[in-house]
Amino acid sequence: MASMANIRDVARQAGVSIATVSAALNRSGTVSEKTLRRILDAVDAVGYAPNGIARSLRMGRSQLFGLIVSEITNPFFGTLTRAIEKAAHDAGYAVIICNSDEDEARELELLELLRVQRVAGVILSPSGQGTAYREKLTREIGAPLITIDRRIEGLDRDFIGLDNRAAGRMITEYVLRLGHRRIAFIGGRAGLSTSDERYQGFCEALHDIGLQPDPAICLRADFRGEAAYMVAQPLLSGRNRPTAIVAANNVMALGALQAIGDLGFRCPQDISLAAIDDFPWSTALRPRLTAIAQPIEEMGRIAVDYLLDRVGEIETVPAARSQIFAPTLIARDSCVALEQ
Amino acid sequence: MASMANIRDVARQAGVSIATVSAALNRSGTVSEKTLRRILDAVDAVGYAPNGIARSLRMGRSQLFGLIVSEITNPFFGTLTRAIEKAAHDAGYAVIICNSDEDEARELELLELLRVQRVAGVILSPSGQGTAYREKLTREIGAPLITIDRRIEGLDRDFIGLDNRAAGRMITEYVLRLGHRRIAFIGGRAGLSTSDERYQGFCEALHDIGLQPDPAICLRADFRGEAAYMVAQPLLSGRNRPTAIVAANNVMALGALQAIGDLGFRCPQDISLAAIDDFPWSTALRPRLTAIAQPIEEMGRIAVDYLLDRVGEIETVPAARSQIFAPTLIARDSCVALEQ
DNA sequence: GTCATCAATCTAAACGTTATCTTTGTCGAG
DNA sequence: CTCGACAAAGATAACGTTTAGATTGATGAC
Repeated sequence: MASMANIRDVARQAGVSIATVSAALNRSGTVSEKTLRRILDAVDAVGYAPNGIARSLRMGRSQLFGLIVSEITNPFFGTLTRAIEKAAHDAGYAVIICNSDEDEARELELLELLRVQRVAGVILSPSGQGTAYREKLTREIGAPLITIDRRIEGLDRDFIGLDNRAAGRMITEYVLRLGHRRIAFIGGRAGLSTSDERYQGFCEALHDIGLQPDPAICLRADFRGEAAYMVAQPLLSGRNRPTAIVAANNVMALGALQAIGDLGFRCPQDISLAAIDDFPWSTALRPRLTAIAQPIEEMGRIAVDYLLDRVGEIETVPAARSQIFAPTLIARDSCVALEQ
Repeated sequence: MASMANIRDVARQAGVSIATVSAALNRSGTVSEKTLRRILDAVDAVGYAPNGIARSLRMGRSQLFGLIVSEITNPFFGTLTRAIEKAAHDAGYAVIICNSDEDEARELELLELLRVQRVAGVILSPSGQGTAYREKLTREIGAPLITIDRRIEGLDRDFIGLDNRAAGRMITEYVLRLGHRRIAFIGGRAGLSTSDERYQGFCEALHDIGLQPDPAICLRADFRGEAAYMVAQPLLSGRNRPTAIVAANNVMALGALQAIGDLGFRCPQDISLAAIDDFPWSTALRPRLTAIAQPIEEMGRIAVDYLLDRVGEIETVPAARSQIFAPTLIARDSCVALEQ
């Protein structure tokens, strides 16, 4: 591959200095109409595209954002990635995608990779927890970092996410209103805000009407559908079976749904099912899934906005902002009133 | 944000020259045990991370790959992205993700963006077609480019994909074996290999037993689920309704499934449904979806392998390779034998 | 005629690496 | 004592930009 034309080639072709070429192409400085045209012609003639690497080096920062999610194939993160990629491109940034695979150590490695690449900013959906982890996140990565979806308690960074407690409460209150009293909860990984807070909301809704959550049917499946499938089977086979299940995310709801079907039960006739986190084709399911929705695209856009704000300012360090979205209940067919 | 420590700071701290630091950290040149240790200590002390931008500029290429897909939220591309990201990271490359949104113009813009970023290579699932488009792809982008999933006829590049004709044939032959004779086809965007070849396979299977595809029930839905939903409704409501539907990808199958349900039909009792392209939670559906699967993870790994091969060699330009995978039929519940 | 003004352009110094030479110092052979 | 060999480390020139500051003419005011 012949090495690509550079600004010097353009300058030579147009018969001007490289400074003039730079000024012309960036519309900085004053360049006469005539030479501008000559330069533009020269660009075409030699097939020039500016070298972003050299520019980044000179300017001190790249035109790249880093995005770390725990699992791209989860529709939530897929949709989020799409929104972030779009907003970033609109602002002239490209996005490096990283999959942490729910692994704290891997996530920290990825952060180091992004640091080496000198990304202009990082959007992180964190997978770790604990003080040591938080310290490492606080350690200067050399670029603004904001968090999304999962909140790290005590981390002083911008955050965009769902009001998870309200979401847990909202879906549970809905199920309770339908008359259910024995409600199972399939939770995510302990220690993550999306898991703990959703469970907290679940408990609060029960408490409000004088009920206690039964630990025997409050389970964990690490946000993975397969785990939910495994965990749902004994839940359904055991005696004193719940009349409804609340799953703490979309893929766990799918796992539970599959377990329900595989064991020969029918949803919602035999058991109701609700999820926190809707997903694109939940209306294609039979029954159509009752779920809590969140404004994922908007979250992605705002994350990029927040980041752009921080990339712009060099010295001032404004306080961490956060935007917490209210959940929306979408009642469909997978939850029905309990026949008395 | 105070600007980050650079190699000069490390050199000063360790009391050596920057050349020695570079040699030490890259294990090139000869560095004594003692100074190596001093340098490593200095790295820790000043919190140094090498500047990948400067390195890229000096070395003439970045440690970045570009990946352009038509729609990240499609589970196929989600899984593919995940596999590519993993393989790339294992080889020391980060991945810039780009969503072309099935838009040829946007895709070409994204290629230009990647060119400016001087990525070391590009993996492209193309959305465009036609001679002009192919010419533009052939125009030097400054880095090796390989194609995946969708093949551009006459483009002399590495390609990894499914044997789409075999896939279309395989799923159709299966449906025919179940006794169906009036089979609808919901296709993707005309002109794309995944669409045209799958349809071709469909037609061939019909021809083989002396049947002609009926144009009235061979429809297009641009690979989008919503479009499939729209297109399936008249198909189901009209008279002389098909007894089976073959959808040319996963999300179109979901759209069709939803239409079937919304119009009060049951699958598979009233109508059978099969898809080319499996998806992660197809077994959670009731009925579980009969589909053609492809080895997506392996495709991603091989794409990265191909790219790494081309990145390595500077001068030699070996002929374009391609790897075409055989489809796998996964018979589940959504297709049943036609009662005579 | 002189001089300040201003537009248009150029010169050259960074940015942080890597890699090619050079330099320095030590040791052993002759 | 001299010299080559070799290990260890340093000086420095790129890589392709941007940008601050210098230079060059042309123009107009006095």
